[in-house]
Amino acid sequence: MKQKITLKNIAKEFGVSISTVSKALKGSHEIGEETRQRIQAFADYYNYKPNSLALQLRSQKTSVIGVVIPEIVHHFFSTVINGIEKYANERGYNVMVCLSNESYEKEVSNISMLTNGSVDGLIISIARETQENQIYKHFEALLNDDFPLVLFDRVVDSIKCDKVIIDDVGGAYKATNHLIEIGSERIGLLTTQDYVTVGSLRKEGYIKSLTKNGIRVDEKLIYKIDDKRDLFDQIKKVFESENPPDAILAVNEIYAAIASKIAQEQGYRIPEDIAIIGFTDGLISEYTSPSLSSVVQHGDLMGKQAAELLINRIEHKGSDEFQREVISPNLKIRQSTKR
Amino acid sequence: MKQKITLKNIAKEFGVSISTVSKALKGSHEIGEETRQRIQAFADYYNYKPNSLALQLRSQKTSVIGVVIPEIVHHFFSTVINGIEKYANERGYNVMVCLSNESYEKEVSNISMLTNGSVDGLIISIARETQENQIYKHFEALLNDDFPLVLFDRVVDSIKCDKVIIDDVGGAYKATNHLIEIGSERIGLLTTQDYVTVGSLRKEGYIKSLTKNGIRVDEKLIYKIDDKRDLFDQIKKVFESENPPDAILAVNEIYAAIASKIAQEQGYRIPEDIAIIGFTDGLISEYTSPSLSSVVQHGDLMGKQAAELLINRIEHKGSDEFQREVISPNLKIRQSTKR
DNA sequence: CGAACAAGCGAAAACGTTTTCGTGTTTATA
DNA sequence: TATAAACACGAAAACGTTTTCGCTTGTTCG
Repeated sequence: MKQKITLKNIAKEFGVSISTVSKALKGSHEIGEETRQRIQAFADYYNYKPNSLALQLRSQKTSVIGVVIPEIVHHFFSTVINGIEKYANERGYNVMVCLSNESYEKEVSNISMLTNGSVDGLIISIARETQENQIYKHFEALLNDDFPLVLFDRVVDSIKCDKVIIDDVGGAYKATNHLIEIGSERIGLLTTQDYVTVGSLRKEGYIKSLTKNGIRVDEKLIYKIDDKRDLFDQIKKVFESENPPDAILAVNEIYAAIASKIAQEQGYRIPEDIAIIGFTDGLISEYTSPSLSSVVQHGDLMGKQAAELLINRIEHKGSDEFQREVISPNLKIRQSTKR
Repeated sequence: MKQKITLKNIAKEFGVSISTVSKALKGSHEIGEETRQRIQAFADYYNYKPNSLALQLRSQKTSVIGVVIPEIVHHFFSTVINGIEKYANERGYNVMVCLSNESYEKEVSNISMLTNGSVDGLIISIARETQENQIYKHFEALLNDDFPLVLFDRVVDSIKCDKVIIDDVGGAYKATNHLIEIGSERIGLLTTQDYVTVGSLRKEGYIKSLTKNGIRVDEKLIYKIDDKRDLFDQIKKVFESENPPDAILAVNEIYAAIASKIAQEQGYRIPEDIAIIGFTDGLISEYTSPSLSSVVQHGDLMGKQAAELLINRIEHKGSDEFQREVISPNLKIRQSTKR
């Protein structure tokens, strides 16, 4: 790297002081017109840009927000990042992304890294391992310092900070209602292990809908998938039972897509024999055959709102009390439930 | 935000100088054991972390690498970021992500932002608009300053820097060969407009394979899709011709998935009547029905190698000459071409 | 002619570190 | 006892800015 041009360099070049150069470049009236123009021209020519580290150090502000998410190769999370980045940029912020890879330890070290002065605030979705072990002291530490923090999607009640979540219960409720409306009577649920909060919330919405519609909840129709084992094997069992469901609600689009594949391979017609709807409206749902209905989570919006809450807190613009924004998912009806 | 704890604070607390505190915390032998321990204990208790901005300013090093990509909600790019992040972390670097949204202007402003001292180097995949207009002066400027730069995937020859690309020609060649091997005779190509380099390179591989296998290149079988118009409408035309292809090579997985959908809707059997293979081995290819064969681009590896080249250049560890690493794609054969 | 005032610029502090080079005190050695 | 060495610590520069305050000039006005 070549030597960067600094105020000091320019000052030496013109035989003036650093402060003169600084003021000249900021168009201060303290500096004579002629001097100003000469300095300006020189700076332009050499493409002077103020060193942002120096500015940040002086102003005690980085205009960077840190984002810690479990993984990035995941449609939902990438839409959230997209939303964060777009909005943050509008407000003059940059985004630094770190991945926890669902690991508690990496989450802790990422947070520790980012809070050493490199970012003004943090947007986080909690790692699976952290939720499993329920150790949240790294978050408590942040809050003790009044460090600006926004949690999204995977949140926990005991951490008192701004949050933005989707109404998982409502989403599953709507989806289940929809399945019932199109005439389904035995609705299977493909969900996760219990400790995954979104999984259990969606199960809650599923049960709520069944109950309201006077349908008995059949535990045999609730399949708890273990992400660490083979998904196909586990989901295949749904179709091997003596009395298989005539509709399926899956808590993510992968489960839904796999169910759709297996169903077709086994000769089921979709949606006639079995209707399928999933969470996460990603590319798979849109482009697979048949296209899959899904609960759209508005990741972009979520990211935008998280960024907005965070930046307002950083700049002390919003309310002092912690906000909890809930995004209502809506249904995108496609071929897999059109009957 | 609460007042952060600094060396100055600690120094005042103990009535010693700042340098003493700094040395004590770094375990310097210059400092008496007793003093050292007292300072250390105090720092631990208050969870002292050196302000990274100050460190960066002093060392003239940020240990951050900037990444500018056209979009993030895209399987290939997110795998690349994943690869970058993983490797960069191992070498003690953090990652700052900016999106150009395929816009020339945003690309320029992102680069300008990042090179004001906030990052040690840049990894970039060029925006579509930039490639369309062929304006590369913002890159020339970087190179004039010897700023560490690595281009990946969407690169241009005239920019002299480290690059990592996939062998698009070879990938298309392999894929076409495969289609021929399974008995296809009229192979259609779903490609992009000509200015998209990867599109034209893949077309080149397609033609090369046909020629080598003694098959005449039929321009009517080459469909140039315009991303700004409706994809379904355009791809539908493939099946409306009087003599439709019996196999399709698509330059990305979206085109492939759409082709698969339309084919099925029109009663074609896959792969018996029409075989389909696409580029980009994303979730769609894996989970759609039937699953789609594809050219896997190893985005993770690409990201890793880009990060490696960049960090080596930053740390002056690699060769001084610019490298051009080529990643060989391989085929993932799935249901859509198994016949 | 002296005072007031404006114009044009410089010195220095501050942001939080690290590191080199002192400096003063104690201890060991001749 | 004088001297050298070891020990324990402080002062200050440096990284690149911004900003407050003060200092020269020259001009204007009474």
